[in-house]
Amino acid sequence: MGVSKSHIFSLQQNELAQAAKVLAHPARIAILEYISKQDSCICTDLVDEIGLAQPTISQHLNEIKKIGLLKGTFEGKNLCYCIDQEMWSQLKLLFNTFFSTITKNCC
Amino acid sequence: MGVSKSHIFSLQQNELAQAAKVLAHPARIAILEYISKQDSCICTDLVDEIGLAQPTISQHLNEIKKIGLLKGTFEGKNLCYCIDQEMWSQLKLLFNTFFSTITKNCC
DNA sequence: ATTTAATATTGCAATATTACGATAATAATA
DNA sequence: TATTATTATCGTAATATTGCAATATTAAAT
Repeated sequence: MGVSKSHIFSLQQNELAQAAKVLAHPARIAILEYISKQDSCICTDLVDEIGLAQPTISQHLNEIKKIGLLKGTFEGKNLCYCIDQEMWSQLKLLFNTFFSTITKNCC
Repeated sequence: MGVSKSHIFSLQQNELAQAAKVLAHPARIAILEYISKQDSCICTDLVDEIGLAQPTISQHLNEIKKIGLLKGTFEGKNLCYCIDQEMWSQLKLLFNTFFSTITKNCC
């Protein structure tokens, strides 16, 4: 089949997996790091900086936008993409909680 | 084409993306949580617990193993999969560092 | 209103991922 | 050694992801 059976998992498990998926590509990591460094950016900067074609960067940006990690103006010239701090903190907490729940050992 | 151009990214960016990829499926989140709860496990428990076919669980376990997140005995009856605490801490730090580097705002 | 610069969308090809049935391999037990 | 229980591998199908060329859209500037 090839479809993830998300319905058999909890909301929390799906949310964390979905967030991880956004981070599961080095281009998107690089994009987030670059936006962070610049405080804001336009897409062409990213194309020059990262070395992927403009449509590809646009697609990656869209993946990041879809989970609400970017805010700002998204149309026309002189875009201002910024990281949504609230969502960022939420994700940080989500991952941190997950990493903290697993603490025991057996072997 | 469809191949990730990992060579244009830094080692750190690729490592984080690779780690995120392992967490980018709810079944693997569920597996890690379950192993954590049990301290140890055998694959059949996971098949019953999670509701995916045994070969599918085996594949997911293999993805987790590949980045060194599991240790223990992996052959024969009465397996003992455990989370590698050292690697776990390393990943926790990796994600935490990433989430901490991005702190500024613009809009 | 045209031009220009920047981003988005479409369409397509290549590869990766997810899932499972069938089967093989492994190791303990009878 | 044959059986049994458990996990791994193979083969295959369906879907998802990655990437880019071509094109469309958008909004500012001329």
